[in-house]
Amino acid sequence: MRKLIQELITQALLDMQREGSLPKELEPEVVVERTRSIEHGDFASNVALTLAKPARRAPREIAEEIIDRLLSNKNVEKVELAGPGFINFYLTQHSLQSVITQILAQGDDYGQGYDGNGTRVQVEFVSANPTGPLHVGHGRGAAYGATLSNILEAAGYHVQREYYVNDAGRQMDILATSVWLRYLELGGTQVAFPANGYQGDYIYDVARTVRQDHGDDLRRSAQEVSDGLPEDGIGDDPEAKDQREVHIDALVLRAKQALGDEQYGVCYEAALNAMVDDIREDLARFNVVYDNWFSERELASSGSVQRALDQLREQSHLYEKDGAQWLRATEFGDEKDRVVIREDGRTTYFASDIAYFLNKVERGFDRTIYVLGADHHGYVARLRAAASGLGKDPEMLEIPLVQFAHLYRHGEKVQMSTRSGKFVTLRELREEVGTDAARFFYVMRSHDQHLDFDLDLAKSQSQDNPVYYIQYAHARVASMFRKLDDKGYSHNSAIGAAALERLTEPHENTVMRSLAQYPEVISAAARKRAPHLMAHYLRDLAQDFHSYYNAHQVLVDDEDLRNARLNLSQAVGQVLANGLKLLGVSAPDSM
RNA sequence: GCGCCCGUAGCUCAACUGGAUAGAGCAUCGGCCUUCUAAGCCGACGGUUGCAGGUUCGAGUCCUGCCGGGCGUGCCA
Repeated sequence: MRKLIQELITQALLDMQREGSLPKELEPEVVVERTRSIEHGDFASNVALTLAKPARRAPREIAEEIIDRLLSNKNVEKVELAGPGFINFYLTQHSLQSVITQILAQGDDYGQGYDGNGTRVQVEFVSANPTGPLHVGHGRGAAYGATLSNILEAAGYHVQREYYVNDAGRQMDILATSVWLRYLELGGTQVAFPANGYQGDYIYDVARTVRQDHGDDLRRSAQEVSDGLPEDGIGDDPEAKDQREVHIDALVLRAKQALGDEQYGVCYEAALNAMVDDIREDLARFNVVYDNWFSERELASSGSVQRALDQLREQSHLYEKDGAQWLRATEFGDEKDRVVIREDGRTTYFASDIAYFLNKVERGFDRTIYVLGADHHGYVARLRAAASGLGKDPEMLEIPLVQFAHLYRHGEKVQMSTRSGKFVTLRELREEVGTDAARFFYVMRSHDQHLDFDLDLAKSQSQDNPVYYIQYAHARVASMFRKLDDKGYSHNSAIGAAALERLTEPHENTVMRSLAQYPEVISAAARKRAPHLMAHYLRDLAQDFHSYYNAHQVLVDDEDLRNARLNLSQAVGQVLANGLKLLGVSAPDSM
């Protein structure tokens, strides 16, 4: 509809240019928007206002000429000139009603668009280190990334959802070593557990599986484990902090020596597999499913990192200083140059990031979206710099930053800290408030806003809870259809379709207008990477329906009117279900 | 210090990337169940969009400077 109006205006403008009342060289961009209020019609355009200056004429005068030249269209009831020069379009009643037929015909596909035009986009999100359970911070990234992916897909993009598994590097070694130490403990070997090791109980679980599969094979004496190691650090001062790092690194090295590659690998693989399986299961229960789990190790072993660095070196974007290799990131807008190869010859994490980006490009994506936590915003400039250095358009790399979510319980902020291990896991949150509420609450706010997550509200089964409010609207529709039999009626969709002109109540018009907006919401939410628009829209649609439901009886005696209203209600149920699906929220038939 | 993000009703947030009279929910107050689910509906109250300038037909939105908050600023991952 919007495009149709755009087309009408464009035609009128071309006419004016032909007649010479508008300069020919102008190439006006015709913007048509939904109006904020029905007083201004259904759609409005501000072309006359934007043309006023270049054409050096009064906006209202231009608008009037446009209106005179508009071809009539069966969907447009009337066109009005308003305010400083807006052109307002009012749709016909028939045009409003036709959306119902369209929705019922398209069903689950209603709202799907072609904006994406098959653009290949990859959305990478969560990608938490597989060193422990996901916590509520990851939850927001998961909800945002998954919903965004769904919406992009609905808007016609070709989407791949990817989880980047950091299965290499120091943290993984510390994890593997932690598992081994717990394994020893379970076997009766007493060794002091390092302050910087992974403390969680889940480490014992992994250790137990290692014992099951390998018995005492990995057992070593306490002396062999800890003799000659530097002291662990105790306390808060910076010195103790350094001591802890030195201690844990030495311990990892000791574990590797004592166990040898194969047995160390047993701990490593057991830990990795357990963590990744756990994360995968956790996310699946959160209705978050990935198309691909990408391994950092494979990236390294395939020589991609070297290749990426070679490519940068060829372009003279690397240089040596203090024995390390640096990327000239400042040449591409970063605030400082970045190390890619350390003095000791090992590549940095950033080097892997560069290789990973290159790998994505080579896989043929037109766009790569990295969903990151706001605390990672330092990466943005540096990844862009790397992209530029590789000769790629930094624009193809998008990094929406998801702000923190704070949990509130009984009006009090829930304190969390990773250090003490006292963080709320995603699993706990899910079990407390349910997947539906959690998914909805996470994307209810714009991703660049801090989110206050009210646990009590999310749990409450009341009018205050927007999730239930929307689901209730869907259940009401289903309930009406169940009631048909009791009343001796049945739904005849054909009769309803033929009688749509009976839908003329203001409440009905409001609902139909909302329904017609759904495809536009998908389009806008995709374009702006803003899933919260969908959450807001669904709430508004539910509200319009609840309001209608209270004002008018659907199951009336009049057969034509009854079926027309049933068609309308069915359409509402369909759109609610479609929208909730994108959010990863269920659409129950009864509550 | 420097960099990025944010500041809108008492609270939590919208506002279609520059459009018309800045909108919702919560909270507060008042109404509606003998009728399709009251997990609902209807109404009232609530604003100098942090402050000061600037850009233009038009600014919550853009530019500058302040004020306040968050995060970052490792040869960590």
